[in-house]
Amino acid sequence: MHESLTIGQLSARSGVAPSALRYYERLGLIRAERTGGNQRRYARTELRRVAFVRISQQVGVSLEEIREALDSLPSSRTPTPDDWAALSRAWRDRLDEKIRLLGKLRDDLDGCIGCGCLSLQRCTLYNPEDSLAAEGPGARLVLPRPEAVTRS
Amino acid sequence: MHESLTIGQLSARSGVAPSALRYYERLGLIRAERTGGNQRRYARTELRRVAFVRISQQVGVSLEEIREALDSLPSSRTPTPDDWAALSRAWRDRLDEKIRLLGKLRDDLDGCIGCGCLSLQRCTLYNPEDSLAAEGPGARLVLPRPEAVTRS
DNA sequence: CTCCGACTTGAAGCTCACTTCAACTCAAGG
DNA sequence: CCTTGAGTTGAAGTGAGCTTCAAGTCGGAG
Repeated sequence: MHESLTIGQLSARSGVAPSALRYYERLGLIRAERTGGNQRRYARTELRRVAFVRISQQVGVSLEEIREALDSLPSSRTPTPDDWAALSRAWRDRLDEKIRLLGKLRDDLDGCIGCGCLSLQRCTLYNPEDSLAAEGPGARLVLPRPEAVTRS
Repeated sequence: MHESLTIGQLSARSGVAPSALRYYERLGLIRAERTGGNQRRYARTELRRVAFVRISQQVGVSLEEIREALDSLPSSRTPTPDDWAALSRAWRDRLDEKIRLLGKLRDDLDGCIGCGCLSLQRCTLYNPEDSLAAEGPGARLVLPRPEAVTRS
């Protein structure tokens, strides 16, 4: 029981549904051995991979990108703490950038709450860097594509 | 040309595709008058509604929730700056919370980078508030559902 | 050996936020 | 009047990230 984990056990330990774990396997995010009867058995190190996937999702990284990151782990040996730390550091930069952008949005929003504007004329939320001077009166939204929804 | 806007003009001004604007209309996020020939004509105030939608999406609010928020605007009169400010304030709290959570994730990640763990045993990323003591050795992930992907 | 819950598969379904398509009409300049 | 670009519709498609389903198999307790 402490050699390898069934999918149910990995699910319980990771908090990720079995269906999601199978999905992750199809995408190449995790791997499993098989028993004689074709059932999945997970090495305990897979727990760490699942953990990395979930954290990465919180950072806002797609499963495809997570796969690429995981692919950069050494496949010959069991990844060391340093290997994991290297991956985490890359995400940290993205996290910083994300926090920075949200902070800017908040500050801008505060400004708009103060003036009650949302005006599209002067508001920094719509006119970031004053980048759209020409083309007649009235600004254009040049916001980046919106962030997808947070499933709470 | 400055009484009302065609869908193309609203699109150019807002940076939102015409197809998306029609979609928003179906969802009840924005409204349009019609010409004799059945074409949409938008009051200039709709520009502000579109702006609110896009900002709200950045805050991580679903279109359904945005619709509910917009429904709370007075329909009898044109919303005042104060009306808009009230809506924005509600989102501000969500934004604060979101920033706080990402900040915590970053700090936790820093800790894990330091120790190279992602260990599932002691790591605060997996064991928030030390909330899962029982049920044998090994923690369970009790992270909230992951955030969806940011479309860059 | 029996039983039953946990496991297997591929295919289909789901939600969100749109986009694309086909077939058509409208509006404005020349 | 003709042409052309912009607008109209409903239906279907997209992609991410899963879940659900049906029909069947495995494996460990009794």
